[in-house]
Amino acid sequence: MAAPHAKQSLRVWLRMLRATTIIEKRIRGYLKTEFDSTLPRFDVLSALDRETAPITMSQLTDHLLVSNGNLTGLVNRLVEDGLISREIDPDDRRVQHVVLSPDGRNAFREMAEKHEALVDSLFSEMSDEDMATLLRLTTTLNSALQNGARPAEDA
Amino acid sequence: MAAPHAKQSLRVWLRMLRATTIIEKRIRGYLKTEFDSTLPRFDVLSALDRETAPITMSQLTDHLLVSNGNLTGLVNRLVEDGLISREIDPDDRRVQHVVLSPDGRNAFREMAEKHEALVDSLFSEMSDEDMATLLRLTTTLNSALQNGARPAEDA
DNA sequence: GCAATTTGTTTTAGGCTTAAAGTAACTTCA
DNA sequence: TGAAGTTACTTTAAGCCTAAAACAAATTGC
Repeated sequence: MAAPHAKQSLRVWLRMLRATTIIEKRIRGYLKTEFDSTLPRFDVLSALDRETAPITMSQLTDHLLVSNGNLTGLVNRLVEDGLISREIDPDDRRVQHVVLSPDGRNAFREMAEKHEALVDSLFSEMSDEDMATLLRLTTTLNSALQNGARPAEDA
Repeated sequence: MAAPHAKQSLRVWLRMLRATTIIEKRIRGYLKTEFDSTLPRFDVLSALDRETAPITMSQLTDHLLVSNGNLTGLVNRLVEDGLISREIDPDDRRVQHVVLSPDGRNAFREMAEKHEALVDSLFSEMSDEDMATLLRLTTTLNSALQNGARPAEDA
């Protein structure tokens, strides 16, 4: 008899979780030893690198899937280190515009290059075909998760 | 031209990371609202539920992939709540044996049932075939990650 | 026996994380 | 205008997380 769907889901989830946990730990360790930085900081810089113009704190929290309070602390530390700069919107003084500094952009580019190489090495034993399949399945899964009922969704 | 392997790895990794992040958030939210508990606590209970005999703190950290210092705090809180109990090994007084209490086992069983149903619902849009493929690929990935050079590995 | 080392666990310092409460600024609308 | 409501962000309290230092108990080598 085939496994019931629920048991199969649980097995898949635990395997996925373990793989991502291990990969995350490797990346965190690498960022720590090579750049004395952290993954959340890298994520913020990465989100800002993708933008051409300054974006607001709220836009950043939406993108990063973290709470706004959390982002405040992260941005504070990155501003202290001179990697990003913050500016109050003259038209709406509640709003902060955040942008990568030149130093921040350089730091990110350097980290991103090593990050990409590390990630690639972690997936090196997977065949091209397996990677294509994995991309397709994770894309499907993400769509399903995005379309499904979200925590705070109006009717 | 096909994507270079490194770019493909990055894409797959980001999709995997986003999916697991979303799923984890749903699970955390669920544990919080339904059981006023957390995912790390659930993980500890889950690891202990699988054991027939008490296990040591060190064995638990190995299983859970968390630091020993982190586990100390988690176990303290679970002991306070009466979900697990701790006992010093009479033969080696450095060693703590940890075991699920009857209350802890009941609490876990109840949480695990809902947890399984939630996880299954999150994967509900994936076909059986896709799930089988995903299981195979994540299993392969985990083996590769386990066999590859780990952070603290002797030559 | 006993000093040196190793091992199992806890403590500490600092960063990440959230939800909830708080603050300030803007908008609505009478 | 100005009270009520909304929005953008920060602060707070509490838990999670790690690496490194500290501690205590066991083992090893003389």
